[in-house]
Amino acid sequence: MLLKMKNMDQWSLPGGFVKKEEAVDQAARRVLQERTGLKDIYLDQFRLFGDLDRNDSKHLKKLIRDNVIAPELEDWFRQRFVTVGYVALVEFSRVIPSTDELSDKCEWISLESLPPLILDHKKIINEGLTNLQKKLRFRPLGKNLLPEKFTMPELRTLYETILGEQLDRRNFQRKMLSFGILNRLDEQRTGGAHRAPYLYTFDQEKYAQTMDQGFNTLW
Amino acid sequence: MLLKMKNMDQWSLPGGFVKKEEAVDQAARRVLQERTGLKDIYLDQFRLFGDLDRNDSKHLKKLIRDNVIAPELEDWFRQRFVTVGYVALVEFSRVIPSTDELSDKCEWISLESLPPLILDHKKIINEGLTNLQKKLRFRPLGKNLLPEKFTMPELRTLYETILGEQLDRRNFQRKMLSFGILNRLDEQRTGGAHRAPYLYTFDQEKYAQTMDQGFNTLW
DNA sequence: TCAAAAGTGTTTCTTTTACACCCATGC
DNA sequence: GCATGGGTGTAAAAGAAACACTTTTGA
Repeated sequence: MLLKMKNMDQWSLPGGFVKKEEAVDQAARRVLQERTGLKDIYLDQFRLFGDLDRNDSKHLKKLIRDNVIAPELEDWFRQRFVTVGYVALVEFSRVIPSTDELSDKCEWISLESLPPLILDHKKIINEGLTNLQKKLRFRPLGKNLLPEKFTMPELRTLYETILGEQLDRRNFQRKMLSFGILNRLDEQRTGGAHRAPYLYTFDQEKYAQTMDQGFNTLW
Repeated sequence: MLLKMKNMDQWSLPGGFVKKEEAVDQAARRVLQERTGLKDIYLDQFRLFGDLDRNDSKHLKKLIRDNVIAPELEDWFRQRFVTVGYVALVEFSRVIPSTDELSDKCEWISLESLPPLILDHKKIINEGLTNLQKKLRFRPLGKNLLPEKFTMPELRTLYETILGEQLDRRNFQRKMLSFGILNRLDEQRTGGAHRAPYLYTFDQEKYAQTMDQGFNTLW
């Protein structure tokens, strides 16, 4: 999800400020909920970005000139900022992006067609993605991103999207089942073209357990 | 490396503050150098700790009463703090820990016998260790922790220490060699009891390359 | 000369990868 | 009926784990 700043050709990641009396992880969760309306989402901190000059004073001037930001706030916005990067996984079709006072566009954008981004946001995206790909080797994935009942092809497509590569249908299934976090139902997903695939659910207890401990086997 | 705070029975991790005009990663590097005198050390950020109440006001009062901290600084020290955790790997025999104005002891302490620690420092240590163990699967390790020329048993002991488990001597050697980042020299380390092991050096170029890309094979 | 540690290679087991065949569904 | 995708199993390759024997060294 990216925002296009008013009067700028560059986009930015959605973010927010940490309040004085708010845990940082909690702030991330709050911002996520403000943006998406969703709770209980996979959300994972991956890095603090703390280089100097993480501030766009040219853009700030424009915003003040255009009355987007009040002039008396200029000094505050001129301060140095650090960013804590979090990855959240959201089923994008459930969330309709909405703009805020600083932005005139807010959209879901594919990683393959990223527009120009402000500051180091491109780097933040890259590190977040890499981090997620690596963590995929240690923890399960899919809750909140899939319907409660889902098919093996749906789960596989999710992994393929994040890993950015095709996975063998049969080997993927064998591996996923070996983790023991899936329950196969007696139902099938009918209505699609072609043969109806079985439906699965996550075994909630084992899923949570694995989430804590990480897969014993790697990807 | 732990510090024992004056007038307290609890120990703490060495740390410092980030200056206003200093990149966060750079601050970590500075603090490390101040503590150890060493440069070019493996240093890796693993997490920001940003919960509330990461401050010990009881201890602060004591410090002011004992004139360790000037009373006019009390308000400043009462602020909320966040901590960015970094792991550095240091050959401890090369560094003699020294105290500072807030501490009366500074020692290298084994992970197996950790004393009581302030605040969430125990959690920070645990997360740092886990993080390091996981990263070991993606990157090489040993530079700066071993002499320029080192033996396979020395390298293995290093891995065993960090992973907290015994590794098979022969399988370890085969795996390490397969990464192609080691050069075996014609010399051997003589003088020890028992058969003299061969000396190795890291292939600097391949080491750096692997550091960026991660091992293609996992641990 | 003996215990301890290092050098080297092989066998076994497990995991991963590649691949083949049959079944169901919509057009 | 046929193209497409799903269900299942098996053979081959690669990798990890277990293990045996020989060599070297200081005590």
